[in-house]
Amino acid sequence: MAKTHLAELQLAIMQVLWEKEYATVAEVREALEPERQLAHTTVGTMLSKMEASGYVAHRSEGRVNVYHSLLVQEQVSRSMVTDLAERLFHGDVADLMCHLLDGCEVTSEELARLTQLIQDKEREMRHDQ
Amino acid sequence: MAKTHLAELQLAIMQVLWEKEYATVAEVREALEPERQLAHTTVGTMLSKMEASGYVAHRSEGRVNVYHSLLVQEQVSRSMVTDLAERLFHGDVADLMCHLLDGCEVTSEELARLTQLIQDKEREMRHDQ
DNA sequence: GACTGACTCTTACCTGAGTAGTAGTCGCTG
DNA sequence: CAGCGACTACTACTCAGGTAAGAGTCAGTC
Repeated sequence: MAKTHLAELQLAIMQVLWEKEYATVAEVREALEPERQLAHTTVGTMLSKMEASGYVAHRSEGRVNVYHSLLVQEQVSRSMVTDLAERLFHGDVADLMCHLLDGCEVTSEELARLTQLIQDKEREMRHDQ
Repeated sequence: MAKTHLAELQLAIMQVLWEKEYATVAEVREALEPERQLAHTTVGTMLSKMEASGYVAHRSEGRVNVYHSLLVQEQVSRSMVTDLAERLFHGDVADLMCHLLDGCEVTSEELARLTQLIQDKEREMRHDQ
């Protein structure tokens, strides 16, 4: 139930770490390159701050620091999504979905996939009961 | 397509304004009271800042300022939700929904409602095509 | 062995959000 | 009309996110 409200850049960095599992400052910077041009030190500083917050940790490997995430991607996503649902729709998930369906361009493939999902969920609930 | 990334308190204030349509500082403060105990001036200051950002406007009514929102609730929700979907799931709406379905406790009523929604959406798409 | 390049560490600065104190204004009441 | 209460305007301060320069360190090279 951590208050994992990752900010913009922090989330971007986190995603790199999730993908690569382990990464140096240079690697993170490189991975972020297409989106944002940051100084090497900027990434380093941010990583330090994130370490201070307990989001990541590092081990020294020779002269370089190799960072890795301490947060589980799954949990972060979930907490951010439900947090938003909470704030925007008083936690009404269905309301949130309305918005999504209504606002974004959803392909019919996605709709099919969703239907499938919901059916699974319904079945699962029946079995739990 | 405004970068309406409202922060915590700002969103809370905004919601008061959406609900009441027009409100004074005192009224906003009062509405927020259960959740957060803020000094009168705090709310006033925040409202000023939000006015500077173009989120709200006010008219003077005698000695008091009556504020109202300049943003459409619908748009703000949409932009915040899609923004999150973008950052978390590369804009994959279905992925987001997976998370919602998986992570939160969804009642079977909500599921039914969702199924309905999706069917509507599918029908709508067929007609558009 | 001095130079260069790749790194880290430290420090600093800006901005926006959030929070509130103080001063000043004005209408009302005793 | 002095004082009180309700308001606004102004100012200030803290904290986190974001961004980066500068100093120091060390391995490898000419």
